Amino acid sequence: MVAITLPDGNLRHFDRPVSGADLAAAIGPGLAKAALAVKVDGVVKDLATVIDRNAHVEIVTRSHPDALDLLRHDAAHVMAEAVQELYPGTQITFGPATETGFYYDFARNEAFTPDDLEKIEARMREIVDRDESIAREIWDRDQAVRWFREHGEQFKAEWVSEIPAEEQISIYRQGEWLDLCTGPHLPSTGKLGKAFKLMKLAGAYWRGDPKNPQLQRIYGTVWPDDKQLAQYLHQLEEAEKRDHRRLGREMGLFHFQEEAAGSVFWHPKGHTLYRMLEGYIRTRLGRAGYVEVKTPQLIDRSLWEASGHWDKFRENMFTAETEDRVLALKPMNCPGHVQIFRQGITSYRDLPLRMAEFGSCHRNEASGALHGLMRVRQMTQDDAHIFCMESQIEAEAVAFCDLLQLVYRDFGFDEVHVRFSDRPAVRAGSDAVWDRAEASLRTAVEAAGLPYVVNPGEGAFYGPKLEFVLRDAIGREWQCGTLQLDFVLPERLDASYIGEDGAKHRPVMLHRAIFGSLERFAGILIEHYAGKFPLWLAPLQVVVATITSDADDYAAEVKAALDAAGLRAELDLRNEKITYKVREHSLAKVPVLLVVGKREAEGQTVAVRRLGGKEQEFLALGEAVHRLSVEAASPAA
RNA sequence: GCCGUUGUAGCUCAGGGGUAGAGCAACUGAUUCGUAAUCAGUAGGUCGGAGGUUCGAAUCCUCUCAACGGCACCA
Repeated sequence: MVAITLPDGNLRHFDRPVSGADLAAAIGPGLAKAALAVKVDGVVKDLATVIDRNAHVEIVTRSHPDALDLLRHDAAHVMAEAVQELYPGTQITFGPATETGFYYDFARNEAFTPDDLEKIEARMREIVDRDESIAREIWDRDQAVRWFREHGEQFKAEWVSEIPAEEQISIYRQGEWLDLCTGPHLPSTGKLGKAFKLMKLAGAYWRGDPKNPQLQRIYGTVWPDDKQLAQYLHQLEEAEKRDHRRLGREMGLFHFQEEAAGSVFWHPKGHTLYRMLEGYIRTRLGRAGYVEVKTPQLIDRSLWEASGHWDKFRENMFTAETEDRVLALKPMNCPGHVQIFRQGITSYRDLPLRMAEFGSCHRNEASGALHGLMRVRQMTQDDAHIFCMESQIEAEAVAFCDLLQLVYRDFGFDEVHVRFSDRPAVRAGSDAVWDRAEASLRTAVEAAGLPYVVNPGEGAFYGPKLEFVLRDAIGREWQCGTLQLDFVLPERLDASYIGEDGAKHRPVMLHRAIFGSLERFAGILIEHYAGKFPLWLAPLQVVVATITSDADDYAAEVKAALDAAGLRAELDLRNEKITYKVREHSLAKVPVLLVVGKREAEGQTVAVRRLGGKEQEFLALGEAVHRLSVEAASPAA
């Protein structure tokens, strides 16, 4: 007897083990047709899976939340089958579902072209029409290795032979094609449907290691129906419209050019945004007890040798030579800050010492890594190092997490992903010190109320770190803030303080940043706001636009009043229709338009039009200026 | 750095061996018109850069630079 509990609470009894398909058929013919898989006690399995004990079972159909992963994974298999039919000799390697679709990595000597994608897609549709049945088989390990070798699948053969001995070798066969896979899968290729699209070609290393052969990856997306596919493609278009590189150009914020790859030319408007951000965070840091310093751009190689950067970070550093010395452009501010700390004698009473710098750092990033403002070679960090005693770590870390959340909230980032990166295999410092460091950091992140995921072994060689990750408009994640504990640099650069006991002690350093880099954060904000900045950040806040030249004199008065209130305003006296002016300034994403004509001039009023708004508000000039200047205040003010 | 793709006017793009084209933007003139495009005209490019093939190269070949999409790396 098998008792199966359905999601609606109904209980079904069977006198012998029953497959998912049988169960669906027993419930109803419609469901039997729609069934893609079964979820047994919370685990999704093939429809053919035999349930031989009492269980809670759901039938997974296209509309089920778990259907998407099945479709994605199956689409990868169908694509691989199509590719091998069309391009014999191509080896299959690995092809998982992703957050928005799927990919499959192939090994083939000739490069796939964008035209090939169309052919592959067409063949995939044929395979769906063939409705090949998909079945799971358990193979003997040696048999599997032999089979893949004989069929020229070197990568698969390697993979199989490395599967742990206690695991079964599970093979999925669809039609005449087969692949090593843990599943689960759809019952047949016809169930995949045709709401898929191959998106792009890319290179990828076998097992993610640059030392391994490079494979060709084909990305695709798949959805339960055409409508959702169209919706997804539309979303991508919308995301593209708010790409910071595009908005940066359209709004005249910044540009890049070949001669300075990876470095930003900030235009007046973009630099206004930059200055607002810098001013904001400076205020926040000052209030949190930080002092601000400035340290040299070029420092002799001997200091970088002492700090360990010459050894660990050399390939990312730009160097310069003069006379017989080698200097390096600083990639980080920390060694400079230790030099300031070392001036004179520091008492435990001076700790914690929070030393901030808007340091312009240069890092020679790989050319392929450069990406608009998000990844540059010259960046300015909102950097600071907190020198403290070990006993102060936790309080400082908690205070930092609070400050960081306060800042992120000011920009509307309510969801922050936190990664906790713990001790790496290669590290400095004793295990006891690491135990303490990790424990204090964990306590801090928990005390700050931040959910986090552990990122095992990804900490810096000198200490564990927290990474604070924001997500951009196109779904890419960017690390912004960071908090790192460092027991090594104070030692290497011989920083010390005099303790209560009158003896010398090593301080601990906390490396921390909230924006990360001003460049990246600006880029994220441009995408986050889609260029429609809140008033305090908008490079140009108000345009005063006249209806006819009769209002020119009054418009100048309005502009003067805005200037006096410290608002960033421009005057538009051009001989153009007001509709033209409204359109132009709307496209330029100016937050506030003050329209003045004869009526306003006579009544000393303004017609306030908000970006994107349909309504106008008629206010007395003084009232309008007052309201706008209140609204334009920085959240840190 | 690796793989693939792309570089033509400020922007979006067409042209594909016989020495460059459109739309928008810009500029000039006219229009004084109350909330997302007034009309007319003018100007603008050594076709990313360097070599080569050719009587002739934006177009074909080689190298190189940059950008884009990934991979790897990272704020």
